[in-house]
Amino acid sequence: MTENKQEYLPECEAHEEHADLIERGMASLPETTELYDLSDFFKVLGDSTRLGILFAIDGAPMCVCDIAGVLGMTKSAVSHQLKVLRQNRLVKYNKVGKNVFYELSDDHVRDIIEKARDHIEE
Amino acid sequence: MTENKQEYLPECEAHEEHADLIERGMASLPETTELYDLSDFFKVLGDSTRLGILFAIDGAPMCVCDIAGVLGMTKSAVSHQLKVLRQNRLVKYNKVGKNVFYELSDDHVRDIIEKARDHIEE
DNA sequence: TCAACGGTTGAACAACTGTTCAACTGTAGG
DNA sequence: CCTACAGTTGAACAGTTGTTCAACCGTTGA
Repeated sequence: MTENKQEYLPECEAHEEHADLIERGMASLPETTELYDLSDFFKVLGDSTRLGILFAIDGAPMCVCDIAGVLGMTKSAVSHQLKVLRQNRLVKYNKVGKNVFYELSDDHVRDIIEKARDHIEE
Repeated sequence: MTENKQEYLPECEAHEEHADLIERGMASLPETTELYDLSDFFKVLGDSTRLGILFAIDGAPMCVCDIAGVLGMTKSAVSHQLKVLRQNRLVKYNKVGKNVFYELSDDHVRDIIEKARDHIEE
């Protein structure tokens, strides 16, 4: 009925005093590329399979086959997710004969996950 | 050519010494529900729009219209994402007249984002 | 040399996710 | 009361994502 197509409004009408609020908001916004990098990082952690892999190899390196065993998944599915973790440098690997052993690439990630875990448990 | 359908292998064949590795891996795995809660939490942060909202309202509460102005998006799109943030208790809000002011629900989240930000910047 | 196994990969498909559009609610002001 | 605006919502649509399947490569050991 009403013509109601929304636009990218610069600010609320009749709220000029919000102008400085908007300015502050834009100032605290990181660069666009950093925002994307950051969300991509969280996106990688936002999958239970990938998180499971990270927990599984935490402490001791594991080969793909064993990770699949721990998670109850196919090697293929695990390998696909390991690729994502590799590309985002959350894991590093070590080839030994026919096996490829994966491990966490640094403690940084462990910290973040642990902190989020605390947060979840309220 | 070869019949090659993959199965959920319990462990690598001819690698019985991996059995304790698998046991360790399964032991360090959190409960299934916790794993899902954790990945859901990261999933919420794994979107640049939602992250942008969190950065925008960091410091000072903002109304939906102003957040939309900061991010250059429609009120509708912002409102949809605010709903996700609300449902996951990352933001709280405060109604004042026609406006709804959103702010971070606690400092916890800010810490996690900041830590991830450090990690990204190597 | 060649069969068997660990691991990777690309295509295909289903499930999910984010934005848009259109409509609606509620509050404020004339 | 009625209009205008802030905000919310559901349906629809396009783009993305995760698993499966089938094939492939590389190493090992018989």
